[in-house]
Amino acid sequence: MHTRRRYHHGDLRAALLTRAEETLREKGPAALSLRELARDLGVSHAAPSRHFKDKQALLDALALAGFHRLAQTMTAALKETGESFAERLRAGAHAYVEFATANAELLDLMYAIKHTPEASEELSAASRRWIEQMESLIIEGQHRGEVRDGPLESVGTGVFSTLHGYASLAASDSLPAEVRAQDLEELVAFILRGCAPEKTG
Amino acid sequence: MHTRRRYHHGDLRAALLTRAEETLREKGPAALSLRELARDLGVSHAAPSRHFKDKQALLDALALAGFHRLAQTMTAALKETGESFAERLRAGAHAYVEFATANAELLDLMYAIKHTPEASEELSAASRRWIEQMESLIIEGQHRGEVRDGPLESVGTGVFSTLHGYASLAASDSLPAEVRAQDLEELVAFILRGCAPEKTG
DNA sequence: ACCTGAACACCGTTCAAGT
DNA sequence: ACCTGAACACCGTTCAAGT
Repeated sequence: MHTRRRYHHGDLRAALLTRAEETLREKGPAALSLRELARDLGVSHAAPSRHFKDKQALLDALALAGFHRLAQTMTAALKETGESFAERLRAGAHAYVEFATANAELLDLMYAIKHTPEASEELSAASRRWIEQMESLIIEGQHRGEVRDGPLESVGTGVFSTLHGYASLAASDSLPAEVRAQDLEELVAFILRGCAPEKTG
Repeated sequence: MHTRRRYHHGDLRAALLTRAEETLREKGPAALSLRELARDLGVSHAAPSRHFKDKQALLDALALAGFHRLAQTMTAALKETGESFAERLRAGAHAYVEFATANAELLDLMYAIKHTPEASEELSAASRRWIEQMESLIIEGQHRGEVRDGPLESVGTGVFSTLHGYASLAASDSLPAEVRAQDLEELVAFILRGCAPEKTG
């Protein structure tokens, strides 16, 4: 008998998630079927139910993994940049838009409405994580005097609404061509003005 | 023989769309099935295929109708407000967020990635319509000296990214409670600063 | 523990045939 | 023109049974 390796498959749960994300990206969400996944992995059609009680449970897990990857990407991007608010905002914006366009179908899933109540809670907690990354950016910016003072919501809402709006419009290919053509500089400038400290003169 | 009324149903196409939107709103997109729709309307399960070649074709039509309604709502809202850019922006923002939260599942569908190529073209044209409504707001604002000059994209991108981001985060229930609690005034203020004319001093 | 195989109720899509 | 009824190939989910 072999030392490791479970019954038929090494780690079916992980394999299901990986394969699901591939077909999501390649053939879209409508083409995602548990039975086909099972076929692709060489297990019986009933095997997935050991690991995900539901098709929805698999979708929820996929979305959750997406949020975790997004948070990692953001952390990595922010680590490699300067200290000014403008630089850090630019890095964050770039990372988020990059992620959104490279994982358009997944982003759709991450912000879908149809999640299980329990998963919903986990998911909104996960979505809060990148919002919090943005929030700490803003707090830093306030300490540096580069962002107007006041309660976090007063400027934070604008910042992540703008980022998320641009990212999701870009992901769903809904931006006018002229806009898509330019880089993110205009958007960053817009946000910076929205964040600008009240003039102290 | 009765004067009007087609074979079994008055206007199956319209009835299918209406009923589809109801079940979309009440039971979510996963619960939407052509066969159940047909059952609900008392026709055979094959009848819908006369009017929509595909399930996707029905979804596309639903999304398109959504864009038309959104455009109407926006026009109506803008007609009933003042002339200053701030007022008009506020009215537009309110109308869009209202629509988004009242039609969350439909909004999801409108910005979904999975549309038929042909429908995709119609849909992105439809989505351009409300973007253009926002653009004309901005041009007006520029004429009034209330919005910074320059090419449309330089400030337009920021404006509708922010609106769409807030609306879709609100629709997917992804906004922190403190944010959701306040009204739109903070967001409008953020956008207004982003639009502010360069100071001429 | 992990998976199989059969069973059930449901799909979407197509196509001859009816009125 | 518009719809029906049967047929086909596919689903998701459940559950006894196997190793």
